[in-house]
Amino acid sequence: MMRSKLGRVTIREVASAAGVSTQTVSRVVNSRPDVARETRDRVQKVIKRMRYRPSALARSLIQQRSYTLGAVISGLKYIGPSRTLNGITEAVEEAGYALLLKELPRIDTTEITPVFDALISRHVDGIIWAVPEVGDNRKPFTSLPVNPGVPIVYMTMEPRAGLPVVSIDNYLGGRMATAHLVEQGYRHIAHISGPLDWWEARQRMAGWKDALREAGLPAGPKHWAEGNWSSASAAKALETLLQQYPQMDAIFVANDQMALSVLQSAWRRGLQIPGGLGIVGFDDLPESPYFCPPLTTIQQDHYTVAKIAVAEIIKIIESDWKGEASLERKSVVVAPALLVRDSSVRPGK
Amino acid sequence: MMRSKLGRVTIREVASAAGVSTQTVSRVVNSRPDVARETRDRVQKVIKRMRYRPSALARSLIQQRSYTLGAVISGLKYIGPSRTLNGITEAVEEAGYALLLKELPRIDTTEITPVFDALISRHVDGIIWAVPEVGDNRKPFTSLPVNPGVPIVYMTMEPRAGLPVVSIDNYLGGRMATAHLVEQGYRHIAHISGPLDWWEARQRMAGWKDALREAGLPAGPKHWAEGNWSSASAAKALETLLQQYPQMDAIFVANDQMALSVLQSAWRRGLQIPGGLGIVGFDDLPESPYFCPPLTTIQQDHYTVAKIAVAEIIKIIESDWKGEASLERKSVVVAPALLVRDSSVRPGK
DNA sequence: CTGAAAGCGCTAACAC
DNA sequence: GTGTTAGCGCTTTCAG
Repeated sequence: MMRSKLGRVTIREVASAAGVSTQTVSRVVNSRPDVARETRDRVQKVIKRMRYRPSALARSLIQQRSYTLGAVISGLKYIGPSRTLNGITEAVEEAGYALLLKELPRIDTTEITPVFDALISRHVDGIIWAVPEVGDNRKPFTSLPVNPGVPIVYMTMEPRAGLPVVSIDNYLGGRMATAHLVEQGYRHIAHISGPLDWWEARQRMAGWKDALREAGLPAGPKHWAEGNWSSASAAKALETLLQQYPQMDAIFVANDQMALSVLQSAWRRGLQIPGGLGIVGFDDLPESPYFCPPLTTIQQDHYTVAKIAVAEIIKIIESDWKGEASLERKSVVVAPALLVRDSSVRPGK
Repeated sequence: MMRSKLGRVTIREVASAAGVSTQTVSRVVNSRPDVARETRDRVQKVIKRMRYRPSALARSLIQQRSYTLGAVISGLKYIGPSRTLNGITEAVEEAGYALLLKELPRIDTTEITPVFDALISRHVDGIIWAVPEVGDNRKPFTSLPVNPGVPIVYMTMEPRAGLPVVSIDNYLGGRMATAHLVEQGYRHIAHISGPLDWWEARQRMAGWKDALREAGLPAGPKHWAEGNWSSASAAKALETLLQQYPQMDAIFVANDQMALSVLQSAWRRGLQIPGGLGIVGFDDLPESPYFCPPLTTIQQDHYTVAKIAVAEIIKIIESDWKGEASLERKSVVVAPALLVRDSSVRPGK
C-alpha cells in the first residue's frame, strides 16, 4: 500500500487502488448521486481499508469556503467567558463547522489586526467576536471600518447600527435585582459596581439607579462604590459603603464573586443577612446556591446567548454564500432571570 | 485595484501590481534574504496598500505543515478544563501556532474517530488530548493503536509506557491534604471522594487512604462516601458520613465545590469549622479564600501544566520535522501545593 | 537576484 | 456514469 510521506493518504492513491479516477472518488466522498452502486461500494471499501481522510484544506482552497469559524475571546479564566465558549463550541459542532480559537492577552486591547490576519489567513468563513466591550476596545470596529472580508457577529457590547450584536440585557438585570430588593421592603439600597470601563458594569449600575429613582429612593454618589469584579475589591468597597452610607440596608452587588466576599465580611462582623443587610448578586455561579446564606442573583444564560450568536453568523454566511442580498444586520438582546434565594428575602415579610 | 471574488487578495495580484513575479512576492513575505532592497521595499509597499494577507491554507498544503494544533477537551463549563484551555491558548499563541478546538459532548465517550478526522482533515500538526481519564475513555488509545498520523500529548491520565502524558499528581495532593489534617491533630479524618470512574478521584482517594494508614489511623469503608464533584452530591455524602462515622472530626473533600457545600451544611447545623470539623478541599477556586471560613485546599496549577503539554507537543513536532530519530515519549507529573487557610487550622493548636 | 514550471490535494466544468 | 482538464494560492526547484 503506497503512501505519500507523513502518512497522509491522497485521493489519487485511493483512485488508483480502486481502479477509478480521482473524480469518482471525490463523488463518492461527497455522496453525489451520479455514481454506479457497484463503483460506489468498491470505492468505499478502499477508502475504509486505506483509512483515507479527505483533506479539508484542499477542499477549502478550491471551494473558497472552509466550514471553519473563528472565535475571539478573552478572560477564559473567568467563568463567564468559558460558559460562552462552551455554548459556542457546542453550537459550532452541531452546525458542522470547526472552530479556530484566539484568546486576546488583554481584554482592552485595540490591536486587533494580527488577530484578524491569523483568522483570515486560515480562511475562516466568519468570526464571533466574544470579547466584552471594555474601554476603547470597540474603536477599531466602529471608527475605521475594518472590513475583514468575512462576516462578524459581536457579543456583549452596546448595540450599534449596522453591526450584528448579541448581548444579555444587563440594564434590565440591574433593574430586576434592585426592584426585587425594593419589593422586599429595603429602602437604602447601595450598589457595588464592576469596573466602570466595562460596558456591562455601566449597564448594571444604570439599571440600579433608574430602579431606585423610579421608586423615589436615593441613588446618589454616596450610595455606591466601584469594585473590579474580584472578591478582594468588594471587601474594600463594602468598607467604604459602611462608612459613607450608614443607613444602608441592602446592596445590589454587580457579580457573585464580589457578593461572596460581602457575605464573608458580614459573617465576620456578625452582620445578619438578609436581616441586617439584603444582598443580590449577578451571574449565578454554580457555587452561589451553596453560599452562606444561599445567594439571590441574576442569572445570565451565556450558553444560550452563545448559541444565538453562532446561529446568527451561520445565517449570514449561508445567505452571503447563496448570493442573496446581504442580510440586514440586526441585534439580539436576551433578558436575564431573577433567582430568589435566601440572601435577599426579608424575614417576617 | 482588481480583486478576486470574496475580497481575497492573491499573491498574483500583488505581483502584477508590483511588476514582479509571484516568486519574488513570496520571498518578501517570508523574509528571504535574496531580494534586492529596492524590490523588497516596493513589494512591501504594495502588500500594505492592497492589504494582502497570505493564505496560510495554501502554504499548509504545499509545506505539509499547518502551524495549527488541535485541542480536544470536555467539560468547559467547569473551572478546571477552562483553566487548562486558558494555559493552552496562551502557550500555543506564544509558540506562533493557531488552535483548532474540539469539545467532546460527553467526557466518557470512546467514539473518537470523528474527532480525529475533523482535526486530521484540517492538517493539524499535533493534538493535545486534554480530556480527563474517565471510565474507559482511554481504551481507543491503548488497546488498538489509533496511529492518527500526528503526535498526541495526553493530559490528566495515568501515565502509560510509550505515551507522552502530562498530569498533576493527584495522589500526592490527597496525601498532602490528609497529612496536614493529621498534623493538625485530627484523628478521625473522613473523605468525600469524586466519582470513582474518574482517575483523578481514585488517585486523591488513594492518597487519603495511604496517608491515614501510615499514620495508624482508620481508613475503612465506613470512613468515606462518594460524591460526583457537585455541591449537591456533597450534602448527601456528608449526611451519610455523619451517620456512619459519628467520631469523625475532619474531612478531606475531593474538590472545593463539594467542600463549599459541606461548609454550608455545617453552618446550618451550627457545627463549628474548624473547631468541630476540619475541612480541606482540592482545586483552589478563585472563590475559595472567601468562603465562610476561608477554605484550606490543594492548589492545582492547570495553567502551568497546560503550558508544559504545549511545550511537549511542539518539541515532538519540531523533532519529527527535522527528521531526527523520534523522541522518546516521556511523562511529566507536576506536584500540587497545599494552601493553608482557616478551615483546617485547629484552634488552640 | 529573479522568473518559469511544476505541483500540494482536491473539485468545477466539461467532455465522452 | 465516468474521465479529463484546469486551477484554488502558494512554494519548491531549477534556469538564467
